[in-house]
Amino acid sequence: MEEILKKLDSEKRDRIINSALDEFGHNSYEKASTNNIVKNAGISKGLLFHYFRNKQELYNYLENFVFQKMMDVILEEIDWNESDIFNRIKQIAIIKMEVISKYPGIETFGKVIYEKKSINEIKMMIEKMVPDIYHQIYTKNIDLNRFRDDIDFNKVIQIIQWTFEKYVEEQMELIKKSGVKLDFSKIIFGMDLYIDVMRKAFYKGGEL
Amino acid sequence: MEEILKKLDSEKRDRIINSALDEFGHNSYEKASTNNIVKNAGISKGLLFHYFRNKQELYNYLENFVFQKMMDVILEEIDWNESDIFNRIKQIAIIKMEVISKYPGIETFGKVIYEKKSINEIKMMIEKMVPDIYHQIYTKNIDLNRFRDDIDFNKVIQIIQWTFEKYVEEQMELIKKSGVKLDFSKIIFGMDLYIDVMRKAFYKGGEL
DNA sequence: AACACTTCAGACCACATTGGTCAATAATTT
DNA sequence: AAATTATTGACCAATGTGGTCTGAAGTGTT
Repeated sequence: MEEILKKLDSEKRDRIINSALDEFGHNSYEKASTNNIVKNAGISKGLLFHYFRNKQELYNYLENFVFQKMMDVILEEIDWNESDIFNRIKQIAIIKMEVISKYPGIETFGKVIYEKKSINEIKMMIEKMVPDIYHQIYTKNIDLNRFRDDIDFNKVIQIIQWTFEKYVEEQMELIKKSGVKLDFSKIIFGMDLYIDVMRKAFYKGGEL
Repeated sequence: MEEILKKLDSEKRDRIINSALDEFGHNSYEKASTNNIVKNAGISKGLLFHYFRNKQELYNYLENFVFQKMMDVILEEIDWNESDIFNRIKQIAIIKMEVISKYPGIETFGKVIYEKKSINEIKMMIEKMVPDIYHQIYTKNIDLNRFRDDIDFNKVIQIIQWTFEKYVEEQMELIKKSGVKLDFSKIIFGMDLYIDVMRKAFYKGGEL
């Protein structure tokens, strides 16, 4: 499977992946239709089953794809020298948005996986690919002293993380609905406004 | 439709609603199966189509149900005398959790609706039921002076809102997966820890 | 232009599932 | 015991299912 897939024209492969992500993201495995997948991908039935032995194999491939892709891109683009945690998390948020804009179905499908698998299963899958990634993201070269020390550090991190996630979710939803082309600089500008607020609130000396 | 539905035994009606919410929440309209719905609701095919003329009518009913139910319960249980915004939002979060625990499919189905409808459509549906509700939730009898005035109020509200939403999402997910019975007091305790952090960060004088 | 080889199409299949109906039964009320 | 209401599930034509297979179209080499 693997070898033959590599040879597939990448533009066409992405069309298949996107179509399949979308179908599996919006239907349970049994109800997801390979007919729909080929129709939306603009390919023939025969081609799909030429590259994937059967429906299950396609699904397995996608499941692996969403993690692998995210991890690859993050590791490739992240700047480990960044010492400010807001910029670190911001970087990751932007990287994720880039991936989502290339593979729009990846979010919905990701949630479907997340619903089915246990939290540990997912953590293990990711940790297997990149050991210790979670810890590193929040700590490697990060200057933790900037945080006020009268409030629970872990909770703060969580709030920051959630804020970024929700903000990105909202922006992507907006784009998907309005059909307006994604404008990164605009989104990043909005992100910075939230960062300002959080810096003032969570960093030492932010209180004037 | 309406009249005949009222007479339906409420326990059985909830079984149908929950089963249907689940099926429509996990499959596109076309793929959602009435056969599955009756099977999981533990009723016969005939009965479903006795109470709902057809699939579309059942779907429309659900769509209305999710908004109506949430609004009814919130308006019924909310304490408008509360002046602290954290407690206000906390109240709503708890109320939502109660509804979700009674109708577990309501969240997933809600997201499906949210994906399909425009933001304005949704706001209008809710505002039609309870005019000005959004504004009231965040302002009615709320003492806004407690907030630091060096940071953008609207952004802070948004962060608080998002934090509660994510926290609840996470907790409900945890319960759904682990199968452990929902323990409100425990969850509320956890919520209070986040409130502590946010109070210190966003209120005046919180910085010591 | 002839060959070999890979990429792709889509008609085809046996079978499962679809939304919805309806006559018969069970439960409840009068 | 009669009348009314609530509920069942076998049944239907129609559509959709995952997957196969034959052969056409494309590509590169000689």
